[in-house]
Amino acid sequence: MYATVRRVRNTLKVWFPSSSHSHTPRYSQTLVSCTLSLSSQTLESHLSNGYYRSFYSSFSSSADRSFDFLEQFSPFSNSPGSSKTAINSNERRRIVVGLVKIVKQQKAYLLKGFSREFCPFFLVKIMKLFHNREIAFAFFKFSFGDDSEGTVRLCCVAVQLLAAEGLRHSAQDLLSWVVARIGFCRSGEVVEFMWREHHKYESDFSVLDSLMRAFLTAEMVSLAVEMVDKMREVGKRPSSSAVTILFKLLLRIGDYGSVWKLFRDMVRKGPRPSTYTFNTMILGFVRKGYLQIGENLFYVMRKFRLEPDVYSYNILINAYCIRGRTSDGLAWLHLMIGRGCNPSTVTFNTIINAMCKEGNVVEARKLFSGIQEMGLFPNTIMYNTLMDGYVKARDIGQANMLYEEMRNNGVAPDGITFNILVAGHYKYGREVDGDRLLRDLSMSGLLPDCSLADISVAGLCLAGRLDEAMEILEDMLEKGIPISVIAFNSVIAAYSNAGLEDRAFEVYKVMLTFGLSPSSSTCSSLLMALSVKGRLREARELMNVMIEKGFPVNKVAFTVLLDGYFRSGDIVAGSKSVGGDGKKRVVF
DNA sequence: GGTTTCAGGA
Repeated sequence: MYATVRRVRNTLKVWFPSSSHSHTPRYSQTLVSCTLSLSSQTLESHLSNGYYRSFYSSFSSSADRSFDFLEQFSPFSNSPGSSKTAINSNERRRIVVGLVKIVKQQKAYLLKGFSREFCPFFLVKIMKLFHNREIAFAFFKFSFGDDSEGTVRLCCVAVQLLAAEGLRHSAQDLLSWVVARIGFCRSGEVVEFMWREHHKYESDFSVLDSLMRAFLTAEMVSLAVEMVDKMREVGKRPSSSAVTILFKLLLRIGDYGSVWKLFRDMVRKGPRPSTYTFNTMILGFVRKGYLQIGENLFYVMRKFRLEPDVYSYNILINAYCIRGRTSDGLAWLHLMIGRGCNPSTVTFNTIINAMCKEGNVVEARKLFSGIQEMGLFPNTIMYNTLMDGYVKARDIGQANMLYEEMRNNGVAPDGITFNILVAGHYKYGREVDGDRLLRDLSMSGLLPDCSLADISVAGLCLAGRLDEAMEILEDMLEKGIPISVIAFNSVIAAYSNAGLEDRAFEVYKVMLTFGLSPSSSTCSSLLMALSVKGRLREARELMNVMIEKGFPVNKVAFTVLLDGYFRSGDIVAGSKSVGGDGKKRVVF
């Protein structure tokens, strides 16, 4: 029922369900005999097609058996942990490419040493050899085993070694990750260990700053505040940027007492609040609905001899616009121009978007036409915004003209442009125009391949032409062109809605095979279809898989499954699945 | 100086 992958002699073959009855596989890929002399280009192309398994199997069966270590990086032998810590297929690919380079540099002994035990010294050496912070970090995440006290300590040592080598960012990555992984309760261990050992490697400020940033990324706000206190204790000043992040978090959780205390301490003991600090605070208060406080802070800035910048104005203008006070937003726009602060495309688009939402397309168009006087040119987003405004106002003619204008001005349309227009044509216009547009765009070569896949697939689904959509999807897969989760979502949702849950399930499987994480909307639509057909066991299994892999599962998905249980009369199973996993809960 | 905004489609 699902896509099957089989290895036949030296070829990897893939059968898709629609063709399983035939003897001809849909895809086949000849396995390269992968030796170390393999050119990295061949390797890259092979890996980018997603045929990791063939790479690994040939790699380990090649003459040199000592590279079994790489096996461990196969996506098939390793189930991803929680979504926060898992690495994606692209990172995996880059790790492997990096490792092969290391082997070529005759540094394989490092890998061998490291594969036997988790050794901070080897880890740091290998991380350095990647010459890339991102990939080095991905490598660390992947090689990290258990979170026993011993391992955590070894990680702390690695953090200190990295810091001593001047790789502050990598050190920070590791520390933040370890703290997030072991959680709030055990973080004390790390603080204590790092503080006790730090003199050999780094300064008081540096170690406390790293810890503070680690707690900030892990959103352990109280511990971050403790680090600030500790810094004051030993006579150091927290860094301005770290304090800004702390403000952001404190405001988000609504701990205004701590916000003002922190602010007072800054004024008294430094560091002096900057424009960044103020903008963050204004945004924080405004998001919580305290518009007046935000505005007051805006005025206070000048007492600190700081001039509000385009960010400050944009934050306030947006605050007014999303509350339906577009005219106030406009007034602020005039104020900023009067004070010599140049509005940006963001400023204008915020207001144009607000006007479109109100249905005031005429005013939006006026503003849109006027921005050129300010030396600004509309970008893709701005065209899309206005175009969507026209479509929502059911004025397909204007939307089309805007599209022409966009192309004449050399602004590249993207997948969203296409979605807006096709959706518009099918809802309010003529179907033939939608078809024409689809052809037009797919022929033009105007768009990069990846977004082309997106729009074609999504567009065809919208038009209800599922088989054609699936054809394009398969074509893209075959050519190794990356496809976004959105395109998969469209197909899965379309099949599910059409009651073809088997086909939806197939596509879901294919999606997993290619290393994409389904989003909550993917699983909701699929779960919905399965539940409606009464296939509750499969639905429940699907959900378990999602939870286990750390993919987001939303409330809708739970509700749908519960509904299925209750309709089938299985109240017991239904009540068990409410909060049964201890994490998710559905509230009616 | 690693910190701040914001807008568009399923």
